Amino acid sequence: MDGTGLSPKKTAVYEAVIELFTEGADLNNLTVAEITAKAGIGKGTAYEYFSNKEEMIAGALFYAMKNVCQSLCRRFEHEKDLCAKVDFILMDMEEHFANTNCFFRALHVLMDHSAISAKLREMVRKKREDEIVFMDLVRMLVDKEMEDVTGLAQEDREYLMMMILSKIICFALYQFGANQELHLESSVMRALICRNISSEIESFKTSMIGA
Amino acid sequence: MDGTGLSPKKTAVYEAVIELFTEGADLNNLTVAEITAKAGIGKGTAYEYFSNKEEMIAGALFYAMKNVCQSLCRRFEHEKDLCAKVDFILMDMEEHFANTNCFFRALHVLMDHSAISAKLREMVRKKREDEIVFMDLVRMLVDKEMEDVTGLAQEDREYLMMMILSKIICFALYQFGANQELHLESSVMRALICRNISSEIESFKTSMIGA
Amino acid sequence: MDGTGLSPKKTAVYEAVIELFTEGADLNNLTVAEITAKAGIGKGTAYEYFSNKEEMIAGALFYAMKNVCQSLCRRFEHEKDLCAKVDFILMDMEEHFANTNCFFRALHVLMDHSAISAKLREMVRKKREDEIVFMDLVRMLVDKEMEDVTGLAQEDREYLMMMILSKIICFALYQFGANQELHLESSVMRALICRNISSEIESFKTSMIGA
Amino acid sequence: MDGTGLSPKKTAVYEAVIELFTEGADLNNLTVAEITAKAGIGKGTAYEYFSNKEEMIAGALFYAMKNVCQSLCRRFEHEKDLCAKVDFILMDMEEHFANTNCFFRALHVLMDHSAISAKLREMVRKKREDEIVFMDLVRMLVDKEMEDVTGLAQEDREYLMMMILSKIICFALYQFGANQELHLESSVMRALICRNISSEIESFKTSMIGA
DNA sequence: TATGAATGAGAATTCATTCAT
DNA sequence: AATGAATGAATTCTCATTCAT
Repeated sequence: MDGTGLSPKKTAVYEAVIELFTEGADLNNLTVAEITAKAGIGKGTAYEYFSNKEEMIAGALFYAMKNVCQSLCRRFEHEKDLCAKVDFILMDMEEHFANTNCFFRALHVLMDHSAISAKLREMVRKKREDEIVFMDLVRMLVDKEMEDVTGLAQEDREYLMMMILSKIICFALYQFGANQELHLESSVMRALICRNISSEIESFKTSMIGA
Repeated sequence: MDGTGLSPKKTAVYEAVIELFTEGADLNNLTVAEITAKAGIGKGTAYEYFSNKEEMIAGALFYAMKNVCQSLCRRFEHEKDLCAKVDFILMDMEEHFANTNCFFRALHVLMDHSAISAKLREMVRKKREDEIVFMDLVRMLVDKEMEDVTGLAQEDREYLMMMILSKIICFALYQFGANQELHLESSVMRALICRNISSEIESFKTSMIGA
Repeated sequence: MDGTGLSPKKTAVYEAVIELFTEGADLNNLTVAEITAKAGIGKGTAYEYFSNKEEMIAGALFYAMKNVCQSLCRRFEHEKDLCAKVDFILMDMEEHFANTNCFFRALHVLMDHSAISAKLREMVRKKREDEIVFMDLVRMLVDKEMEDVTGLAQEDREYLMMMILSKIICFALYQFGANQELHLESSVMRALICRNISSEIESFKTSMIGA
Repeated sequence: MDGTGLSPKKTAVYEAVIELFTEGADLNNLTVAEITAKAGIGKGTAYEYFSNKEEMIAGALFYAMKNVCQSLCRRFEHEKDLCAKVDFILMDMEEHFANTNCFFRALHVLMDHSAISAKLREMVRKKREDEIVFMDLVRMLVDKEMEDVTGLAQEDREYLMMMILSKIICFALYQFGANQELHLESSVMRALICRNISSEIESFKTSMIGA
């Protein structure tokens, strides 16, 4: 999955960026010098593969998000239902801070007004069909869960996606400790979220049958 | 509420920053020159009131967030229940893009690793009791809704706060068009979110009685 | 001697500058804000009495040098000979670090290429007859010592002045610890310098008689 | 002696600084822009070789002082005695105003309270054994002259160093015309100084035999 | 292809001086 | 007369990008 045709230099740059921001660097203040030093290549070399700094960083975010999502996608396939799958995602986020980080940074950057942001949005827009980003993951979750429900409106599908997305953001927010005022334990939080999704889905299905 | 003893120059800087990012500027690439030009004061003057650029920007975010929250807080008081209040908040966000912007930017910055972020977090930590920031607003919503529920654990309270927060973020995400893949109409989205919150609160209350 | 017609504001500025550089401030990096704050007056006020910063600092140096020299001049009058007088000066420098400081700083600045330097040199050039600066002190020492030597050429007089001056600079250098490589004790140093001056004067007188 | 492993850019900066202050610039008001313009390199380039302005200027002073001292040291070796050597130094100072300038500026800066001063002092403290600065030159003069005098106390050695240093300062003072009141001719001055040092040494040696 | 030395545009910050009160 | 808020020119330093090797 690394050998997707990426030149080793490009991968080195991507991994350097990811390492740097996993170490806590601020994406908006990353320098090309830092990146290439970490990547172990010359500054000029980076410019052979990227046309500017934004491309390096946005590319790295895209690369990371893709990798995390693809890996998750493969690994949660055997989980029995949506609830278990979400729990799997949350546990993964809990175990691999770097993953939360990547996922979250990407989301974060997606709504910046920075040059990096514009680039990343463009990359998501132009991505190949088989490149899975976060929203694809969530869509797959919903589609799988609802595969035998007939007559699911596009509207409903999107509502469910949003619902799940909001839960995951909720957990990420919690993990980031951005709100240090909260005292919930991680496992409790996870349980609450999963229980909640279940009941939501249940009530949704019931309401559909009723309709 | 603007006359909180703020010097006019300070306010001018704050408002310049807010205007700039409402216009779509990237907070991390704002220059002091831009800010003071917009504020109509000399570059040096800004440094009479702030000790560095970060203080100007973080201060502006804090000021805006405080203002938006205080105003919201006062205005949704008469709304009958939590659901109506959230709807009120979402409508406000819909009508005043600047509000979404401010609120969202602040949240966004809160989880950066930038210098501005650190400063803003510090400001939130050190704020006066009567300065309402976003989490206070959400806490008030929950406390009001749950005031006649006895035996609400701190844990549960926090969970509910997180739940509501995540929905609002969802709406903001949607507004920002970060998920251009979604086609829901704004009013539908709002309705869905409110319905969802209601049902969660309901099921929460039920589960408490059962317990 | 302070009531030489100096306005109290002017004196306040002078004394503030002297205090500041006695505390170790770098003359070339003194700011008007610092000076007026120390002087206890408004920044604008300083500009009522001085036309620019250089005038304040050069003025302060001139004022200090004049005061130290006048005081020394009065006090060493009763010392029996040149040697005793020089010893008196050196002891004064040893006891009052501020004096060494002032005297030295002034000399130091005299050979700068800074704006302050130009101003101070101008002040020395234009000074009133009764204002004693360092070279006057030294000249008086030489003239007194040589008063009963007939036929002392201007040339010789100047040589002697230079000779004495260089010894005093040597002592100041030593005091400043600029030559931390030297381990002589202060009193020893003083004695050596005086002995040295005596012998020079002696040999000078002898050579004159011989001539 | 320029090929001491110094990169050409570094040397260019050093030489630019020296040229600038030989032309009369004030060391404390030299700007990086001026220096790099004179050196014929880009502003940014200077920062590839120095970490700040102080390092450039202090480095230049140290470089100049070292070069002047090393060259003098080599050239006066064949002079027969201390007196001739000092005369050689003085003549060199007379002929090459730049040399006097460098030497004097360095001494001058050594007793500043500026950042440059601190840096230069540090450089002198940390210098390699084979880097000769001014005090080393003077020490060598004394040691050579006194090599066959047994029982020379450290105290005496230092006294002699001070004595010689004071004469040289005397000549520099004279040269700088800081005291434009002096009318002595240069050659006369030099003669006086040398004669004086001779007699001083003579009387010193005599006193030692007597002791 | 890979490099990193060189660059200069651009940003933050300081501070002498002015001037309205 | 005294003030200090306001200013912007000037300065240091950074860093994306280029290009000769």
